[in-house]
Amino acid sequence: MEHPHLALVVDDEPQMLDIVTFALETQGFASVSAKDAESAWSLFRNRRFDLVVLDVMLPQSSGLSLCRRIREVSAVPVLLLTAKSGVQDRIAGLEAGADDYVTKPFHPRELALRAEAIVRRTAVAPAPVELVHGPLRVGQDAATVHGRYLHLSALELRLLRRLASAQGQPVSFRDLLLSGWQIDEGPGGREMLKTALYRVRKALHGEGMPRAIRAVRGVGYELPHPGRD
Amino acid sequence: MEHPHLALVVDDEPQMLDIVTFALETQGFASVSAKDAESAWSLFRNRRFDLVVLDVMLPQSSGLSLCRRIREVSAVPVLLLTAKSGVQDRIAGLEAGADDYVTKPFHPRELALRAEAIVRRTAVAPAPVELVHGPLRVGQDAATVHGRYLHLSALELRLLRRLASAQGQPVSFRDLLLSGWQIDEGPGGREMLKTALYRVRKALHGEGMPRAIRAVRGVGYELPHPGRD
DNA sequence: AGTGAAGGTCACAGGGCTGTGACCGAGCGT
DNA sequence: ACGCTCGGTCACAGCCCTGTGACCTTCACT
Repeated sequence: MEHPHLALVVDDEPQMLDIVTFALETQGFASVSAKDAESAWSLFRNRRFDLVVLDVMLPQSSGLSLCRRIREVSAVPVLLLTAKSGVQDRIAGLEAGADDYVTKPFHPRELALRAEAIVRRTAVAPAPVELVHGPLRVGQDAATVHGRYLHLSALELRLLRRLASAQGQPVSFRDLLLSGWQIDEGPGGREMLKTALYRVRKALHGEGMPRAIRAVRGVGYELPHPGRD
Repeated sequence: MEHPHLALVVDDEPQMLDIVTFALETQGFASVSAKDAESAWSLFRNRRFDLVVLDVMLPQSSGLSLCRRIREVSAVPVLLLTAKSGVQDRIAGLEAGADDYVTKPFHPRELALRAEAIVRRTAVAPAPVELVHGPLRVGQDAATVHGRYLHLSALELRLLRRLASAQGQPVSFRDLLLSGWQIDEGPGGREMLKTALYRVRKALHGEGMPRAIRAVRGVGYELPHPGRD
């Protein structure tokens, strides 16, 4: 017997939480609630969810910001709840990686059916993609230069992967911190980042790619395409 | 410009190595040679190959045994070289996870074209499968019980995955050592395995699955289906 | 019941990873 | 040229992972 899908529902209004969780449960979901982004994030990191239902308007930290954080580490479906007038929110939401949205007020049945449809489509996690950058290839579990494995820790690999995915464009400190540590910028963050990237550079240097990573002062770092100075 | 595919060619006959590597290079492959299983394994672990061409008859350690070791950690295409009379070898080779075979003597062009075809089909690594075992779900990067993440190291996760993939059947010490450490049985192996599985059991116990892993005396361990005693 | 082998438990030690703080060099603005 | 900020380098310390060895418990055989 299959276990029910588990949804994380994030909204600061208790009545809305009740409506959403009830609608989902009539469709066979189990659900856990959070009333702000921080507690939602904490729950998300400790349990495995099949769906996240997320109000855009959250206190202190935007629902979209939470959506981005989630997207950095997971392909879990995200369903946004937006206000009727929030056209820009809806566009921003899809750009932040949400899969769908429902506009308030909504019929609970519609939400439940949309949730069910999204989860049904999420049958298999997408195949991990290998990023190619000149002689550098960065997969999900390892990276190589000219076919030779780099000796990198998991943290270092995440950072290198983020740089490679930018296709030669600069990546901000903030994005790198998000990718490497799943945190927003704060004190000490850049110091950790400096050292971690130093270690990645050493590994690249050891396999014949010195000076691959370049600092962009005040912005972040980049992995320029080969042949560019 | 795309880099050439890199092949690992394993054969104990120098003349055969020359024939194979020359044939592959005419098809645009780069190649590295090994004359026995151990040196091949060492090369394989340190570089990333797009293809392995593997003679079945190797000194000291069978080519099939090497094929199995490779398959434990990689989906890289494997092309076997077999003797004309080796029907059972060929069947055993496919069962060991090889993708294709070429029978000696062979036309170098045929080998090259088969190699090219295999590599062309290997476009994307298969999506990682999540194994479900009652309330336990074991993915490639994490495992959960009732949706709650288990705190496991990479080694522990590999072992749990191996047990879960056996669908309630016992898994031998040898298979567990292969999955966890990529080694054959030797002195001290079972001691490490005992301790590592002890740590996995502790984690399962902490999330509500005590006694999940059961020893099968003299054979190995199993993860029986729930409801069986 | 006794014995020996196999499995379970546990703590210790070593190595690797990671965050931190200090120091030095480079770059930019004045 | 100078000063300040930002980036690079490095070593240290703490934590986690892992292999090992010792000891205890359990099980199977006689």
